[in-house]
Amino acid sequence: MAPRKKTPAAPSSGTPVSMADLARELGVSMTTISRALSNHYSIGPEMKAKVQKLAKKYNYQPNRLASALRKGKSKLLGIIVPYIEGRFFPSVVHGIETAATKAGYNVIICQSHEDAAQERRNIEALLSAQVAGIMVSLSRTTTSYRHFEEVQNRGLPLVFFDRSMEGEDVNAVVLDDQEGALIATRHLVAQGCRRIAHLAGPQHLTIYKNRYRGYLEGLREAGLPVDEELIVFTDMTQLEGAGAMRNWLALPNPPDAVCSAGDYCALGALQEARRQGVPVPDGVAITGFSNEAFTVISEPSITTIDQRCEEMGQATVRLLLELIESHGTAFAPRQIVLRPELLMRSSSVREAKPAAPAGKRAAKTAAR
Amino acid sequence: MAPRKKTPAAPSSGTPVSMADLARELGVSMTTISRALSNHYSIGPEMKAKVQKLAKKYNYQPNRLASALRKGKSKLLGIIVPYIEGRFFPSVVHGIETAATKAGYNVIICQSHEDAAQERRNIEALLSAQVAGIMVSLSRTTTSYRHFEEVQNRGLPLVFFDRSMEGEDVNAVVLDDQEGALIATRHLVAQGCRRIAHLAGPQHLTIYKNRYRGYLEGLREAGLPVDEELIVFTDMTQLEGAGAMRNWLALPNPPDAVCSAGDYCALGALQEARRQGVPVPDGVAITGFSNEAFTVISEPSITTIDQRCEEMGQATVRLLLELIESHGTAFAPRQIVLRPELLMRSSSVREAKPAAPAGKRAAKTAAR
DNA sequence: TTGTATGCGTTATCAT
DNA sequence: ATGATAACGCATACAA
Repeated sequence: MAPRKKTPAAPSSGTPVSMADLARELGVSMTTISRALSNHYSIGPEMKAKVQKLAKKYNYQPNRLASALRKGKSKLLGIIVPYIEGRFFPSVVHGIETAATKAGYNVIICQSHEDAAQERRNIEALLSAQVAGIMVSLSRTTTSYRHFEEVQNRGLPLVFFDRSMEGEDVNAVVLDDQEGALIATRHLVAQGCRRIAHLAGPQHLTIYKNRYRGYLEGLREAGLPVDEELIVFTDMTQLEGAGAMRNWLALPNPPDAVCSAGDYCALGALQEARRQGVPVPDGVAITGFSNEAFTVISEPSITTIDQRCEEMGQATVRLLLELIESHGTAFAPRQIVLRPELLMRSSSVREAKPAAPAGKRAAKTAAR
Repeated sequence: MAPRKKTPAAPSSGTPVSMADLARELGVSMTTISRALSNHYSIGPEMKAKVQKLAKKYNYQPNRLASALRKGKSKLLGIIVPYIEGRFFPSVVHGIETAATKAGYNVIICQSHEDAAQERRNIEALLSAQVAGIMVSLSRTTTSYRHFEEVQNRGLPLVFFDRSMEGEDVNAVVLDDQEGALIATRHLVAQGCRRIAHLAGPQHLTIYKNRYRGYLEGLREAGLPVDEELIVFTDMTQLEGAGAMRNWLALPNPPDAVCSAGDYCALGALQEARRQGVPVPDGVAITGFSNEAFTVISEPSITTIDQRCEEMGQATVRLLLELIESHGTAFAPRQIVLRPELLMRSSSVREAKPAAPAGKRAAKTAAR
């Protein structure tokens, strides 16, 4: 008659297949199934084959929730970024996602929207989701770090990237921003520029502070004087870049180069220079910072500093996985510093360069 | 002597606090804790207060894995996108993430890297993670849809966005691409253009097919002839845009406008026109599609079609949550179509327009 | 209003 | 080489 109960769950049954189903079907215990699927040595090859075949037939998907609950460890990683727009964070996240997937992890992304309170809620959500580790790029408004201590106390691996807590007792992957501004400044010096201005960012953010330092170091290295007039602090907007350039061009002795701590600001400066009929780079050379997409599109294209977004993401995952896998055997926190890369483009490369100022570079050691 | 066992777990104990811990501490049952925390009506207000206070004190975070396992439903949503770079997908994901967070869900992001096999693995990973629903934008190379049927069979809510399966039996949120190209073409007509070229994309992709249709509809509407010479099929790269423009400008009767199905391609065309000394928009007017970031930065800025990225993300989540919450009571699949928006910028807006071709628009009904 | 007991799907321990 | 059983943390049917 009508078959009842014996009918195996059809692949289209609606309810996911569990190990118990497979065990019943094969007339073995769940233990055997579990071991066969995780390739345990104690299971015979023919049994393994049978189990795997059946699993494929029913399209068995392990319930990772149950697995994680039992093992106390999930295959999820948490990411908190200030926002996910523009070029930088999507690229880093891309790098993270790629590396994480390769290692068998999935990734939960949260945005803090530059809000410390939201960041705190993100942490709680990730703790609740039982992630195996957390990667954070700090929100601008974060001043208390208690929510991160809670993470540490739980023994949950935590790695900062790009925007990190100060100090040596955290794991972090950051760009050497100072080096970035330094090589940009050096490049401008090599182009023969002698009055190099700086568009600086908000100094309470480490990255901008470091870029400012790199600029100063570059001047010192070349034996150039620091002129307060040529340093403007901005919020790194295109508009402010244009405004600063306008003022500079009105000076009796305007700059012959601008080293900007950000691309948008550099773009504004560039556009203003052209509006005023000052040629770029021959009248004023310009460098940006971040390698935003538009820097190859603007005319002229803008020399800038690449922040190694993909590498940053990958390095962050590598460090996090090390922490996860070395469970318990805590090792000393590490800071990984990535070398920025100078992308020379039209906005700063001059055809005719003056003779290299011999001896200037040699003065570096003495100057420090 | 030394206190043993009675010592409450310090907030920095290392192991997360569970309901059992709270129950022990208060001398009540886990049931009471569970109910108090989920605000069950049967628990007295003073008890609730006590429990909540203790939970706060110990920084209790519910284990969502356990909860989801027990309830059979998690608070996770899965997203699969082809990639997470450029402007479009990050923006949509941003919209999704915002809406999902507001509704108390977290989001797992997977990239298919335009690879159907990877997309299939993504689906499996999300099934394994017991997500409550899945949002997909199809990879270019996806031709079989069996992995999605598996999702449907499990009764798991599934919503496509932007790149959807054909047909009416799927839930999807898409942009009206045809309308987008149509309003772009209309705009060019209104600027007095009469020989309007089209940079078309790969026609096996619905979005490009629809944009092509919109362009044709626009011509028909204005009573303009279709000239095969003025239609070029490309992969939408900047380079191809430049190449197409070069060929067009070499024609005895070159176009006076270009309606491109993508911004990069439009940019290439624009740059080539300027290289050849043809003024934009007065020599040739140009429109793009996608509102890429660089369209406001190029000179002149590029008229383009905004794809309502944020709205698309939000609409996708809304639809998905409806499906999730109407658990079981399946309703008919819905397609939500978003209206694109024309962003008029310098590359197409002419100072002096010829007299509007009276009657042309009225001919629309007759022409179809 | 509160408590007891059970199970979600998996894995680890201990036995055979 | 395989099986029985307990436990992970939570939610709920049922009892009191």
